[in-house]
Amino acid sequence: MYSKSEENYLKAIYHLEAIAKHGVSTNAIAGEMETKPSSVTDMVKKLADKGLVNYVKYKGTTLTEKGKKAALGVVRKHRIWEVFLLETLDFQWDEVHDIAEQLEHIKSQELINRLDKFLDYPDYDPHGDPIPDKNGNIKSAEKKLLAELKKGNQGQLVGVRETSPDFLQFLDKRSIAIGSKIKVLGKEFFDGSMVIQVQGEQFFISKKIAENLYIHI
Amino acid sequence: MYSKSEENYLKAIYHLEAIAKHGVSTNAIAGEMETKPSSVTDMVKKLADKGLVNYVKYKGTTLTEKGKKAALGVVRKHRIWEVFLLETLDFQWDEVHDIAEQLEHIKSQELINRLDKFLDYPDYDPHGDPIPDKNGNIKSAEKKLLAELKKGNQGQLVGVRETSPDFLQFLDKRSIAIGSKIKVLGKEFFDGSMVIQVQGEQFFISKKIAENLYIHI
DNA sequence: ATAATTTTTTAGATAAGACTAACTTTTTAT
DNA sequence: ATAAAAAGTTAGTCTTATCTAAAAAATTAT
Ligand SMILES: [Mn+2]
Ligand SMILES: [Mn+2]
Ligand SMILES: [Mn+2]
Ligand SMILES: [Mn+2]
Repeated sequence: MYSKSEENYLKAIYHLEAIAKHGVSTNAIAGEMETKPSSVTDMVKKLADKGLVNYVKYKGTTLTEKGKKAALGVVRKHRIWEVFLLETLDFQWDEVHDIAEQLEHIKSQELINRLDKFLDYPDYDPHGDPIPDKNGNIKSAEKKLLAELKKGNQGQLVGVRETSPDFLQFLDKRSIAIGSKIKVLGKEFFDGSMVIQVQGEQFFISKKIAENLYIHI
Repeated sequence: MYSKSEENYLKAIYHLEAIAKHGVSTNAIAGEMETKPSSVTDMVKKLADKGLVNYVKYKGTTLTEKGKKAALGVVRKHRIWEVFLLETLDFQWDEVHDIAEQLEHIKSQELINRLDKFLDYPDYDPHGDPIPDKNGNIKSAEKKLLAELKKGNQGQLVGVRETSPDFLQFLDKRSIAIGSKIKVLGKEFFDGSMVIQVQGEQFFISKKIAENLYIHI
């Protein structure tokens, strides 16, 4: 249906739309895709020709319904493959992303639906991100960034924003995982750093760390 | 490491080498790859530059040790994925080839080794073809084409040469599967057609069918 | 041994996707 | 309001992998 490159762009735009208020900027897409802005301009024009995005020169890009559906299809594949790699093949949660990045482009609806069934229809991927169903429906649980919590608040880790091996291994070293109960023991107003308690142990974490952990209260 | 296209060429040359006595012809590769001979000439030159094939203008192409190792790596991936699709996801043996054709290009040694382990190190794929191990070692069982057998001979079906859905479904309809005991009840000298017995039932089959079934006596 | 046929290669063109450099538009700073 | 900076686009180039048409080499037939 769509090329690997087109799919990666659609996915990038989908992710960026969640944070951008208006259209997604060309530079933002270039950053996400690790390409040059000129390459992005070429591609969004092509995607616009195919009816996948609305692109207004100098203004920005948004997904059309068709584009969003296509993006959700790729996201679904990516996350289901991540579950497979972790659950079935015993990969670590910091190893699954790069391989899923390739597997998400395999062309076969039947394959992904059977995999979904084999895994017993998982709702979330190993990083706590929700898996869209066949029709693109996605359940978005209410969650907050740990950085938004105040001293004394507590909740459960339900997701991570960053999925880089460096960050995930940082968490592994401290036995912080999806499902962990986290309590904010202290918060520094100056730099947003925190002292948190996880399973009896206390850790000092920077604001940057706290901004990449999703908590359900 | 190598591009998808390069991998497909290497695999095609590997398969053709098994039947060709000398070098593999440009036209043969074009036929296997469903491309034009001019495209093949370009590619084999590129593969020769990379030390993957020996290419002599107008004479033919053969894999180098390096090329053979690379080809065996792709074949290993293809066949392991086929086993996974059949065993784990319950696909039919005529459905697995096309999907494995894509999956064989996923770049990750770790992935294929873990999949191999998960499947408990299968020796053969669903079509009876042997799966090379990590080091490219392949156990080639002695087998004959059914077409080579004489009246009265019998043996077990251990593989199929063709893997097209049409052919595999033809076998399914007659309940002929890997492992079936087949006896040659009669053979026509004129056209090589046969009457065979499989699990009590008798079938008339053309020479073309008999030439695509591998038998172990 | 020549001629005809087939196979293979070369030359030149095209499409996708990426890049650099130059130019234009928009945004920010003064 | 104007100038400077940043963001975005255009034009032209490159690589990979294809193709068609024409030319060359090898094979087969006479
Ligand atoms: Mn990807
Ligand atoms: Mn994930
Ligand atoms: Mn392939
Ligand atoms: Mn097979």
